[in-house]
Amino acid sequence: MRGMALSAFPTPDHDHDRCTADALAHAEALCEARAQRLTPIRRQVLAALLTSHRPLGAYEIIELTGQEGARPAPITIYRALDFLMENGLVHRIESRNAFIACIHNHSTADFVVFLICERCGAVGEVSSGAIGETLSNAARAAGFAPKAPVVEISGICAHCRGA
Amino acid sequence: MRGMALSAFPTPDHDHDRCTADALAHAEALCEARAQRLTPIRRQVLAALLTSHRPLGAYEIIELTGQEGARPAPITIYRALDFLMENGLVHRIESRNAFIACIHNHSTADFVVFLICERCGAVGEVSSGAIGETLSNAARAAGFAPKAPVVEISGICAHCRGA
DNA sequence: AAGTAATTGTTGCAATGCAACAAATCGCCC
DNA sequence: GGGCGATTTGTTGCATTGCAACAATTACTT
Ligand SMILES: [Zn+2]
Ligand SMILES: [Zn+2]
Ligand SMILES: [Zn+2]
Ligand SMILES: [Zn+2]
Repeated sequence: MRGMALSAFPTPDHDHDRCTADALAHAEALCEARAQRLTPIRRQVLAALLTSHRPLGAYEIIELTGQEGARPAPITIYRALDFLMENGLVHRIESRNAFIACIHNHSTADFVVFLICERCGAVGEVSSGAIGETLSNAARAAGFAPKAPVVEISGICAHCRGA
Repeated sequence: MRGMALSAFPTPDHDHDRCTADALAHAEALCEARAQRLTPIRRQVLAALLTSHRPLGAYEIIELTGQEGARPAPITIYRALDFLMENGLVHRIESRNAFIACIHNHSTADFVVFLICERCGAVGEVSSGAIGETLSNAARAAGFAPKAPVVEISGICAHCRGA
């Protein structure tokens, strides 16, 4: 499968409940397998991010998680996000200073392109080993030993363009 | 020349005085040609960014520009940065929330890959139409109408690896 | 000189992000 | 079960980012 582009821009009519449930189940299984603790807070933060396919800022997450009275401090959210990112369950969208739940079961090292719709705010992931390799080669050609390329493309998604 | 990778990771031994002078001269000429005003503040901000090839945060720029007594307010810096970015004289490094002067005379629409050295902090630009096209194609394959791709690669530069 | 547009100054604030330390909780071994 | 180190969470506080809104100034045009 390596090198094949795998597109996943969430369509408005997809089964999002299932989408959410799958992602949570995957997180559960992955943490179990790695002997990592998916604590209530971490799960709440992941669940908050899973409510949409838009990247959320720290304060938005605080509002979503702190529904019943006591709202968590920012640092609490950041710590949970750190954990989730280390385990590849959440991505950071650098150009937005925001975070999004990963709904793909790709490895942490996998190269990912984020497609960010300027209209509806939805973010899709396109994973392509070929692009990653091209970028790595370009970096190496400049005498550069690359780590993780960050690729974020702004634009208009198919659904928004159709409407 | 389109499609050919043009590498420009600044080497430690390059003639940086000339590098700076050229960039300022280019900025001058470009603003002249476009009937844009390269005011003292804007020039100071550009000059501050040109003192190194590392991306600088807003506060660092404030410190560098406000040497003689009165230091400009953050908003002043951001406004100057907006102007400089609109004219392609400065780039924003999204993954760092920082800004860097562009030392290439590429067009605003040109696709650019930033190489960010984790050791010395220097940032180089690699411009490649081929990569840009590949990315655009991948985006379009996902039904996405792409605007400006942001590509930032962390790693270790040749000089730091040698040392 | 008057009027308009562009630029800069001033004040204020929301949001990002995390350091440092205290308290609570968990996992494990005896 | 009780003790203990490791992990996680709570609390406080602050540096930084980023910009809105309005006033004052400067520059360009007629
Ligand atoms: Zn979904
Ligand atoms: Zn959209
Ligand atoms: Zn230089
Ligand atoms: Zn370096």
